[in-house]
Amino acid sequence: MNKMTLLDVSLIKNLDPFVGMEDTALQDVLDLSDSMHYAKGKMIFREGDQAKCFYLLLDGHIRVVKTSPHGEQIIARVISSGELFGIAKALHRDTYPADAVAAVDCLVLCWSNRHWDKIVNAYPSFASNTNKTVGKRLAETQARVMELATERVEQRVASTIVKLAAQTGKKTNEGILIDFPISRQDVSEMTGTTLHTVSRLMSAWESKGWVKSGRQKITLLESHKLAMVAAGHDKN
Amino acid sequence: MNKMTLLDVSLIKNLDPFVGMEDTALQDVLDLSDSMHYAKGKMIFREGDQAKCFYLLLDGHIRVVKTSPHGEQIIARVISSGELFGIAKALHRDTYPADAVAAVDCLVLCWSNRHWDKIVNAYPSFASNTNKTVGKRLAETQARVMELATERVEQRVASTIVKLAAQTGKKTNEGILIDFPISRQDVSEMTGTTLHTVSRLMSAWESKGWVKSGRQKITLLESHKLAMVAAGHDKN
DNA sequence: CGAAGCCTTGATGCGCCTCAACGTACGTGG
DNA sequence: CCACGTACGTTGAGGCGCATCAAGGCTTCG
Repeated sequence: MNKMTLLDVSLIKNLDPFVGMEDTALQDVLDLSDSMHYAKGKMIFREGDQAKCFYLLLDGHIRVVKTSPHGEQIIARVISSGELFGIAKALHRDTYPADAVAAVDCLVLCWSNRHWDKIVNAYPSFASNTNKTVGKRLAETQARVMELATERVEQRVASTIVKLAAQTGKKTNEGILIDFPISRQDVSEMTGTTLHTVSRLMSAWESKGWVKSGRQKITLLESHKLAMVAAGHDKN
Repeated sequence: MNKMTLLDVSLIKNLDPFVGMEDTALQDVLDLSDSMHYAKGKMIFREGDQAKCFYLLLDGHIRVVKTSPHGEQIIARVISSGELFGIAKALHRDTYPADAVAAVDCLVLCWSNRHWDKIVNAYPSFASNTNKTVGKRLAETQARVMELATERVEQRVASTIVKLAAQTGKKTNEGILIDFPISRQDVSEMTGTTLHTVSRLMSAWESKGWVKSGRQKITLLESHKLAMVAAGHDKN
């Protein structure tokens, strides 16, 4: 995690958290930040740590992971570039609620929580954008409760893959590639199942030509078919 | 839902959402509110409705219910007296994310969303308390995802009942009574199982003398035993 | 080149859903 | 106030979805 310098407003100008802010305001905020690099696999913060900073992901992908009392891990969400994370301050927490791990090499900005109130008060649209983000995450989490409570594994896995493709997908000549290393185990930790079941499902879909997958790699060839499975229209 | 009048600051003075506010401020806020009564079973708002108001529950209990595309219902949370609900505005939503149903006769205050910005800007501690509430709900929802993904039905049901007892429990000479009508079906919709399984579990616990339950009524006699089950220490 | 991490596939079993039937408390209206 | 309808609760039988256990192949990296 090396500190970097030379930040330009254009880096963050068009990101969700900063819509509605003037360039001068953005420069002010940027001047308060540090720029850091985290290598693939590095932990950025740990569940229960004192929350000293909040972060913006400039480039890369981050897994937000919670561990149960019995040691099972689940992936709470995946952060993509342009998103805030570690914003414990926005929720009046003084510790982080989960681990954050760099899924690939990541470039992040971070701000000391000292500056939070200053920024929020000076730039109401930032506060407002943050609330919106939190609201979205609450809705997503609630939707996941719904899925876990009412849908079968097959649907949840399909739905998760389709959502990941929408969030992080990169067009290739074959189809939509999920653009960071993701194992069967990762998918199982996102869906509340086992890596074995995920593997079987992926194999089945691969043999139907709906996906193409390999070691920590998933490409969607027929995402509408998967979307149908996700919706519960099993038979096909 | 009859409109009422004659509101006193003492009604809300000690409630979480209003800590840190002066009496004069409370009176100002109170003057903007309407007081309403909802009979047991009435729907206060429906998922997808335009969010015109936000609410404070003064007395009663409210079930927050989501319905899946296939018609299954789940109970997202139970609101107890003193809590805000329907605060779509805080999350920058313009519709409510779920149904709100009066579990018993309820007394609520409501404010037009017109007043939201005014109140939030005039009384920063209200804004701050609201963020804290949202943060707690996000954490709770996340914890539920965790439970659904990693625990077995028995644990989830035990855990839900213990939490309900902590949230709404009333001491009786027998034990802790969950203080609103709650059916087997309700519990199943909170835990992602069926009413049959809940019924079997309750019967088993009743025969061990851990709970005493009847029609829409649950009393905990040995909550520590249930807490053990919730924690996964099955054998006993 | 060995070791570790990821993936696959089979066999087996059980937790819990599903289907079914009946018992019991509530409240509503004749 | 009783009779009936409706909602809630209980309990059994059966089966399926998926976890678990087990074994082996393949890729990546030091």
